[in-house]
Amino acid sequence: MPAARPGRPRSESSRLSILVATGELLVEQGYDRLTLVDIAARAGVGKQTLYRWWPSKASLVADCVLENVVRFEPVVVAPESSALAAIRTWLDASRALLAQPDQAALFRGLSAAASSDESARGKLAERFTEPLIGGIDRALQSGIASGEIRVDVATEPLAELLIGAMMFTLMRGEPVGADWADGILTVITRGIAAAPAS
Amino acid sequence: MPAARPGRPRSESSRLSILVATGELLVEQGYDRLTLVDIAARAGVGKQTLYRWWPSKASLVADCVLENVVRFEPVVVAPESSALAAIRTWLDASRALLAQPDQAALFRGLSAAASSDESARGKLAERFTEPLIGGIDRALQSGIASGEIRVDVATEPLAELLIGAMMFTLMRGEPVGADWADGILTVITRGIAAAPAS
Amino acid sequence: MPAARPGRPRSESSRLSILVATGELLVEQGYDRLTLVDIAARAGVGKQTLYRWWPSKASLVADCVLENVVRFEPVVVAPESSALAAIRTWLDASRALLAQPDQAALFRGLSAAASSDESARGKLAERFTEPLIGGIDRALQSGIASGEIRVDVATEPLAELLIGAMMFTLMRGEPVGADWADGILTVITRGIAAAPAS
Amino acid sequence: MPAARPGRPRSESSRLSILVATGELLVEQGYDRLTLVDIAARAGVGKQTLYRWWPSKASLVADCVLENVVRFEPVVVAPESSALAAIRTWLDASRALLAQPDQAALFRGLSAAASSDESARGKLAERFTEPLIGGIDRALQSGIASGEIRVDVATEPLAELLIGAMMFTLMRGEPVGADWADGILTVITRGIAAAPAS
DNA sequence: GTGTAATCGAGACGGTACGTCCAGTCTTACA
DNA sequence: TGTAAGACTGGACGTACCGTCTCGATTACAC
Repeated sequence: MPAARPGRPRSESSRLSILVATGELLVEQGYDRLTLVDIAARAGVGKQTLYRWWPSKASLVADCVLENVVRFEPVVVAPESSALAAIRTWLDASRALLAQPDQAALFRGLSAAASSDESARGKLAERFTEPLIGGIDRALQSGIASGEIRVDVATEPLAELLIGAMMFTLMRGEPVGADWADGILTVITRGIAAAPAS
Repeated sequence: MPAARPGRPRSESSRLSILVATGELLVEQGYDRLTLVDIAARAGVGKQTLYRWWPSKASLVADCVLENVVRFEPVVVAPESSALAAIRTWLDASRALLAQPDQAALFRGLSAAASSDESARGKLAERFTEPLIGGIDRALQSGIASGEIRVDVATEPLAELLIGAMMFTLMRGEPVGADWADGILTVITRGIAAAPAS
Repeated sequence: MPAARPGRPRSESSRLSILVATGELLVEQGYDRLTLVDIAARAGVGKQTLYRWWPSKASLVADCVLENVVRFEPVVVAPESSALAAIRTWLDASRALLAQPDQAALFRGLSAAASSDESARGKLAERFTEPLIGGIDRALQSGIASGEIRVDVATEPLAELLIGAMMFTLMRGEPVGADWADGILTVITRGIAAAPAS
Repeated sequence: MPAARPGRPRSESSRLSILVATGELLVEQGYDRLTLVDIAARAGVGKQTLYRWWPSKASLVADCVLENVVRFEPVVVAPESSALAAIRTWLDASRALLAQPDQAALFRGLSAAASSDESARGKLAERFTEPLIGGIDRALQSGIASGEIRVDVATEPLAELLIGAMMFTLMRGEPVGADWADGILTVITRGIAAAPAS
């Protein structure tokens, strides 16, 4: 039992309206034009309430994007019948996410927060990167077990390639077509060498 | 002949000291703590001189990193005998670059500038991404011609995977071992599928 | 009888500790640096308890200084044998009061409270200025009756001069010697004109 | 010669509009409700320009009231034919000043600034109190020389009484009639004792 | 005893102002 | 004209208080 602290309890409605306002302004103006004053004003909240619960803009943005606004659950490799199909599913879902301007803007904001703040980097790793790597790893293991995946494939480099491709695409900002996942998946699946190494 | 304009000519020494000061401060303090006043002070230069030649902080940082301070030339796929060796050379050079804290900091600054400024994004594309993609393309073509590379490999997805992996590694901030390039290259070369598709 | 209301009665100990804490902090930090949060903290009291009983900082300070902490009672013209001696007694007592740094600080706080708040001004008038003027008036009347004081002396200007001299001295902040009362009293008693007007 | 410093010189128009805005807002809202943000906004000036030249609100108010807005010059004892007439002139001028709500408000602001700030206290002393005491002293000396004033009258107590009476009247806030100066002057001139001490 | 009602300490709330910092522009004198 | 210096407007930052508002816990009196 959390042994109810004395004093007025934290307002859940304020917390929510702050996260919503942050998400809206992040989409409208981007990370660097985002102001805590604006967030507080739109959320109908005192500035101090922001600083009481979040140490920095980056931390607030990370919480906003990771916890409450974007839904990343689908972006996880599900243990499906085929490991390659699981990866393709994730690539398609990522493309669909990035194709929505709002979601892309939020993700870009998260990326900017992570690159300028240690705690945001930690949250990004904990709630996005690591689960994703875990999912990739499970998919690989099941694929290896079923004979679909080469036995000597390492998780780490594959994850770096996949997540990196997604982030690079996001950062480029240019829209990608439906064949984006195809191209990635083809390289990943078959490699580029003409003859398989013995 | 450039028809010498009237008035005092632009001071080359000021231009250089500005770029040097920008690079130093970028390494010391990171992109967001970098201020133009500090740059001007360290360069022994008036603030106006900055604004006369660069429209914004992001643009100055982009110029500094791309033109004058970091040497990116080795980070280009050279037309060597083997296309795969060329890619491995680039991967190793990238790892060596990121392993130097100063160079990594500069690159991170460039990345931050690009994500918040259109013109910096343009410079990054023009002077880094596009040449790199061009180099990869040339390497692939020569590899295809020599029978080393599968004939149906597309440049774009491969470039996204390679550059993405490099940027993701940079963003993670964790040091990578000498086997980083090995893992990447293995996946890229042979793919992950157990049996090559016919 | 006030027909005791239901509910928990007001805590006398809280009231006292608030007044004591206010006085201490007023002496230590001065009126403008005085904060209600600090008072509440030092008094071991909730902030609401302050606002329940006092409408404002100024009002609290006025009550603190006038009612409970400083003792102004001696600073009243006593009906002694000589009116001039009574005034001298008051002047000496005032000087002694102002010579104590704590008491001077409290009085300065009261003055600041009065100049920024209507109710504090009222309390100052009711509990300090008016009784003092009344005492001066009684002293004058008895002096006139005994032939000691000129019959046509008005109370009001004399009070303004005496209280004003005291407040001005307080505001100057410079310590005054034992002859301060002498100088004042000499002017007040004999005037400055060389020959008395007929 | 002050050896013109490099850089853009201080803007005289900003300085003036700041002082004017301060005076207006002081009259309209009083010292405690006066905000530096409001001053800057009304003066059409950046907040930093205030902080660049004045260390605090109190200092700005003191400068505003003493230097540029209220005219205190007439409130000085002029070396006239009669010392008593000079004092009466000053008393009347003071009454007239306090009778103007704007001027009274400014003076109250100055008083509040002085009571909460060391530097404002210094300015008040240097530019108001000391000149005034000097004027009173000169008047007394000339009166003594002409036989109008008793030879043993001290300047200090008289100045304390006069300035104190004025400040006390200001602080009381109640309007004073034309006979205010009469009452003060009568006490000051003839004293209150029935028979002059030998 | 058991309500009932006002108190208490605690502390979060919406706000306002603070004093600092920086961006980007401007105005000097000098080169 | 270019330059170093530095003042300018404007506005975000993070902090400090104000005065209000919940909480759970605590007293008293009335029943």
